[in-house]
Parts: sequence; structure tokens; C-alpha cells
Amino acid sequence: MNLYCLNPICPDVLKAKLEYWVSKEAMDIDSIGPSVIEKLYKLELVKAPIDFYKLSILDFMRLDLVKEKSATNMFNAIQESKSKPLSRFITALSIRNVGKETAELLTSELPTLEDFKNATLEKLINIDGIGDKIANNIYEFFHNEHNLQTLNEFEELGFNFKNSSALQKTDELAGKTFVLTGTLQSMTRDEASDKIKMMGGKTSSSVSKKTSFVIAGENAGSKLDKAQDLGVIILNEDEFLSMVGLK
DNA sequence: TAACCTCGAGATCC
DNA sequence: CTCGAGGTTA
Repeated sequence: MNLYCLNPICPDVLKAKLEYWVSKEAMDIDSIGPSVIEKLYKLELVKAPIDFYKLSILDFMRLDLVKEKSATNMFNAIQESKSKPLSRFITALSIRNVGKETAELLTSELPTLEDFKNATLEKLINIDGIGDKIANNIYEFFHNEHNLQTLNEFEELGFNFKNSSALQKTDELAGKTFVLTGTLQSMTRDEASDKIKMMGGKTSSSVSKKTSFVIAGENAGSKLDKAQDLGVIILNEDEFLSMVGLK
């Protein structure tokens, strides 16, 4: 069972949400990390994600962490994040049990923020992969007065949710599920994952008997052991690159 | 047979 | 968490 801090203004929870907002799987604002957030929070410049978007370059310089150049980078990174895909924004909201994968699933059915606000419980529950828990979490989030007010503020601050241009997909890997483990030399795991999806395959984060292939990079961990236990086909980097036509 | 329950497997969350 | 299989109930 999971335990959560029940204090609604618990500083550690608030800071964790801010860190999650900028994290790679959410808004991916690389130039801002835990130490900047710690200072912004301490100076009461940022208490919630919306506050990031009200900061000036001078505010960053006030932190005594960086000079003008880095401060400008941080400011720009925040402004640019306003055009990230809606799925990233939904992920970043920290709705319980709604992470990257669920957010992507949701935005494929609900392409605009309005769709989220208007979605009925029934509509949410009828989305494949969404059950009553997540449906309720989403519904409640988008029917909470404070949340709606904040969402309006985001929109007023210029969020426009550019969706990534849909490149042409193929179906060579249709029906195949891949699990990546370890470090690849020629690309990151995200890049490999994108390539697999572009070719119609799926990626998963855990190995099971439904896994078609495990791609093992350097220092592969327990997923490799599990693949061996289950007799799942294991590919090294070269074999994977050949399979996807990159070598 | 529909409604309800529990449980395991698979996948994801943070 | 979600889902579906399989058992139980009425």
C-alpha cells in the first residue's frame, strides 16, 4: 500500500511536484533542477508550477546561483515549455496514477484541454486502459475549482500545446513488444523507443512472457536475467540496429 | 445467465 | 493501476 503525506502544504510534497514538473518525462525543462527549485521555493518565488511562468530573468539572478547567461537560458527554457505537447502537460500536473504513458493514452482520445474539462466519467472509463480509479482522479481534477482557475491562468500565460508533427509510421514491427535495458552506444533509450514506435512496435518497461525482444545494452540489469528465465529473445545493440535497418 | 467477487498477470507510477 | 479468468451466488 502506498502512503502519502496528508498535509496539503507539505513543503516536500510541493517541491517534489515542482521537480516532477521540470523532469524529463514531464515538461523536460533541463536547465532547472533541484537546487534552483530549492532556492526559488525558499525565496517564495515559486510555490506551484504556474509560478515558474511568472519569473523574470532578474528573478533567476537573484538566486545567486547563476549569472545572466544561465539565467536567460532558464527563462527561455520555461517560455519554450509552453508549446510542449498536451500529453506532457497532463503528465506534469501530478494527477495521481497519471504518468507519461497514461497521459499519452488520454491525449490520444482527448486531444485538447477542453476535451479534458468536458469529459464525463463515463467517457473516461470507456477509454481502454483507464479504470474507475484513474477516471475518478481525472474527473475530480478537472472539476476542482482551484484547478480550473489555475488551468485558465496557464492558458492566459500563452500555453498552446503544439503537438509533435506526426511522422510517417510503418508497420514492420507491428505486434512486437520490446523492452530496453542497459545503455546503448549509438543512441539513447528514448531514441530507440521512438524508432520502435515509428516502425509500429511497442515498448514496455517490464519483461514478461508477452515480451517479444529484450534489447540489452551495456550494464544490463535485472531485466536481462528475467528475459533469460522466461526464454525471451535477447538482442544486443548490433542485432537491434540491423533489425530496425540502421546498420 | 447476469451480477458480483477475488485473484494473478502485466504494465505503470513516481 | 487495469483487466480478464474463473468461481460463486441468486
